[in-house]
Amino acid sequence: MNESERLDATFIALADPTRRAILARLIEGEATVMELAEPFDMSQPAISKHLKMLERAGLISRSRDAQRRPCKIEGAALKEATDWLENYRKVWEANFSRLDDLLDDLKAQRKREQN
Amino acid sequence: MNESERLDATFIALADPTRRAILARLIEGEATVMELAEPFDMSQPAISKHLKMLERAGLISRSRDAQRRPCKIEGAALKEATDWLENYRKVWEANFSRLDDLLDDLKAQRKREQN
DNA sequence: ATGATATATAACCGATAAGTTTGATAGCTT
DNA sequence: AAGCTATCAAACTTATCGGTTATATATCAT
Repeated sequence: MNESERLDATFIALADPTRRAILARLIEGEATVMELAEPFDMSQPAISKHLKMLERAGLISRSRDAQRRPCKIEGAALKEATDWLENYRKVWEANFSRLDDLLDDLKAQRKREQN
Repeated sequence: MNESERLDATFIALADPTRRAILARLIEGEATVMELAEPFDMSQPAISKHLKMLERAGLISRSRDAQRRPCKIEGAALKEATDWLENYRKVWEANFSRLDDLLDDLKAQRKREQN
């Protein structure tokens, strides 16, 4: 997977409230599929599918404990998506403040012209 | 739209390379649909659909200039998504460093026991 | 070996996504 | 008014999503 595909997978994974809730739960520590499924009014296979999408995006990883497959959150994919967004937000804000500066300049100029 | 639905729409909008490229272009300033469509090997209606999804997510807005509908990027939705991610990353990092601290403690303790 | 527990896989369904082509609409130009 | 330009909307196709039920697999417990 290249960067673009990873971003695709990550944003798709984040674009569902169930998956975001699962991530929120995993922030507090590892959990098994059963534990993750418990709060939701949804079948176990549905949760397993959600976990698969989170795993594909690299947002979680799974280990093994007897029959259980405990999930834990992984920081790297989260960081990649955050960085991408942060970068855009920064450039956007920079452009905005440039616009603000421009407006300030215009105001100052008009003031000067009045005197 | 509540916060969850807005996040859904925003992440879905970000989960496509064409739409991310459109945003990248719009960071540099307003552009018409034709201008935005130009770099892509894709029909104009396809671009219009992408723009609709970006607009639904509040990531862009459109004004009017004769027949043209110039698009510009909007910061708010970008900020909401960034904040959501940033928050998660921070908690995750905090937990991680807690784990690091714990490991350090254990190491120190073992060392004490050796002496 | 038998049964219970935890999870994954397969097959299916309805809704939505992402593209197409075709045609409509709105505003400019002459 | 006639035609050009920019954009949208509708109808269609194929693929993917998000859920289901039923079934298979792996590990534990007895």
